[in-house]
Amino acid sequence: MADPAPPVKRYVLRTAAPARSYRVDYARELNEEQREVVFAPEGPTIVIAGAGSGKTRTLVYRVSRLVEDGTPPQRLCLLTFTNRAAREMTRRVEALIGEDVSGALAGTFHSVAARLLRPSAELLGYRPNFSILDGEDSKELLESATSDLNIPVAERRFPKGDLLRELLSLSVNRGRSLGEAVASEAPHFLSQLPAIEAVAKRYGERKVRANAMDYDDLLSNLKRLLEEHPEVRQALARRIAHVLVDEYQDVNHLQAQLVDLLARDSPVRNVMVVGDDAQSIYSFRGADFEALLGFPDRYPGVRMYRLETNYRSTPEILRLADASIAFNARRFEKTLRPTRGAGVPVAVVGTADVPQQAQFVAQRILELRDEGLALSEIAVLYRAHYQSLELQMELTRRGIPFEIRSGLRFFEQQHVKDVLAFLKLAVNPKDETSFKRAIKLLPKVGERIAATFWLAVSEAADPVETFLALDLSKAPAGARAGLKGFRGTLTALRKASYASSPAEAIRFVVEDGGYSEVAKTKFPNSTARLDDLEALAQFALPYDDVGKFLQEVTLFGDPAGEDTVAGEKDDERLVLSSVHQAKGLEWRAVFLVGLSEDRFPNARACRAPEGLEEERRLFHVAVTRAKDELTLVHPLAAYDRTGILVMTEPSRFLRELPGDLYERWVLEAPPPAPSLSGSGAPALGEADDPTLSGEDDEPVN
DNA sequence: TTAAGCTTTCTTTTT
DNA sequence: GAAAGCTTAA
Repeated sequence: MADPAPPVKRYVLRTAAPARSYRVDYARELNEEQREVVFAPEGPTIVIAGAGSGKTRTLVYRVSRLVEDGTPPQRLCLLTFTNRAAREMTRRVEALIGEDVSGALAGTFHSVAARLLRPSAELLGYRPNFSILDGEDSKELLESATSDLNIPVAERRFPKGDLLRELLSLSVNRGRSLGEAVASEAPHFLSQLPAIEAVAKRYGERKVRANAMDYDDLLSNLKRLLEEHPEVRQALARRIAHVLVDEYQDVNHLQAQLVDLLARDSPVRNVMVVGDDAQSIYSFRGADFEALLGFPDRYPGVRMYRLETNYRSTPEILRLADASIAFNARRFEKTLRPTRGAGVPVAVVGTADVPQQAQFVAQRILELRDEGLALSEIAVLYRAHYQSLELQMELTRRGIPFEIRSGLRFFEQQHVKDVLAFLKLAVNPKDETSFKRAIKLLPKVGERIAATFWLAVSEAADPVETFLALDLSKAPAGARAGLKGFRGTLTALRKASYASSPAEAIRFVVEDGGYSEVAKTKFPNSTARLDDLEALAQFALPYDDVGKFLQEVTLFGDPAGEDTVAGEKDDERLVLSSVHQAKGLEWRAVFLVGLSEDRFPNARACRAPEGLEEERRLFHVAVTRAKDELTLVHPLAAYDRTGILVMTEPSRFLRELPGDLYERWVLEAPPPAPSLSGSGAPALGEADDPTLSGEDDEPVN
């Protein structure tokens, strides 16, 4: 009788997990919410990050942690919406762990796409030196495609280049047909859809012929490359261990598809997307936060995290921000939890009209400065650029230095584009748009002659070379001298010495190429513009390759923002900015001006489906930029487009707020005694006897 | 066909 | 403040 064998339990001895030691003290430098994201395990992950919750910080630490845990930087793909954001993040990671991460595939969707497309361009019918068309280039090419097809634009109204570009762009980015885009954005042109489609087709052909891609092509061609060439996609999948996407709420359908494609061949699908649905403000460019809301469905097993602790603003500001966004139906529920102590109330100020608004803001800014707040800690935000005009005048009058972050960007100005057209043509001789732009600068040469010349040379492998050899005797007499000079300039620019020095090439075009003469006749402020061009040359100085310089210029935007001419870091300047451009930034004191119904929310934007909700998100973005003080200003009268002074109602974003969320300021006229004392300005306060603009004061509520 | 001069218009615009 | 659109002149 044998004893029954005792049950066996297997027990595995494990080597003590070595306490992982990191160079960065993650536990100390992050809060609980952030730490969880930073240490989130492999697999698809979504992070909903409220305003001011340390979203960038969390991403930076996540990247650091991945690198510290052994992921080589070149195996990371970090997609952002601005190059500035990408640069900022890589810089901060490097500062944190003291390691070079420049090998990472980091940048905007467009710049990463351009980088990936160049080596494989031949697979798509392009040459690796393809040009990149900016919005204006596309517009011109579309207009020329329209006239190509002899569409009788005069008989029946036909969409202009700008609208065509917008429609095309929306259809590409939303993954919809052109017909759907026309139906939703410009239904009155629906009857001409066949012609519009023909123009689109022609435009597409012309781009390939010109060896040029517009912004949308960068994305859609990358999509094609990844879909049609699995070997390319798989090689990329092997290379990329983690994809991280910032501002995912502003991603469009096409961009979301690209992210999905990058993850497709990876078994673990290490995709982390970070965003805030309440800050989605780019639907007019095709952004759709459906990508964010629907992410969990596309990635089963996704982990979701939320960052709701706000480090930026006072509780007063956050309460107002939360109350406002709660009026939106379509959103993720979330509440911003303040960490800061009580501050001053949010101020709501009605001014008699727009000039008084400017006067009030300028005066308050001077007071804040006297209280010790640096001008660089103050910003004035507005819905539309033109709303800043009066303020600009008032600030200039009072000698308050400011910097404008809206309106035309440096590289989009005519004179800059004119000169760059020469360089583009030297790099890519098939670039039709640049050829026409450059040749039209000559006296007596307009659209007609430019088109004739291009037609004569465009079939050639090197149209510029053919153009240089063309017999000019048949050209109109008046244009002949100019054409000769033009050919001289082009010949010179094709020399290797200029190909390796964009700065010299720019100076050559301006000085020897005669552009300074052109500028003098073309622009009333030619001196300033020529100074700009010298600044452009300075900016180009570090580059030793014209092609590379051009790509960065078209894709990287504004040099005035940062790393331009060193030493002019003048931080004693107030910032004026559109709300869109203020996203991601913060100031101690923020003035939000022009809060009248129909201006903000913008009447036109409200006509779009969900337009009002997007406007409210824009309002949310604006108010959450403020750290300490928020002032909301609404003029009670403004000039309408016919130049008549009309009464304007306060914005519904103000009227819908409960009255206990802000303090109402009423402006008083200056005391009659005229004195020259420094503070000889109207007193401000909660006077219960408004003496200004008697007919105003509809209660905000 | 080009150019000059006037009027009109301006939502936002990471690429 | 700047660019686009329109009309008229050359």
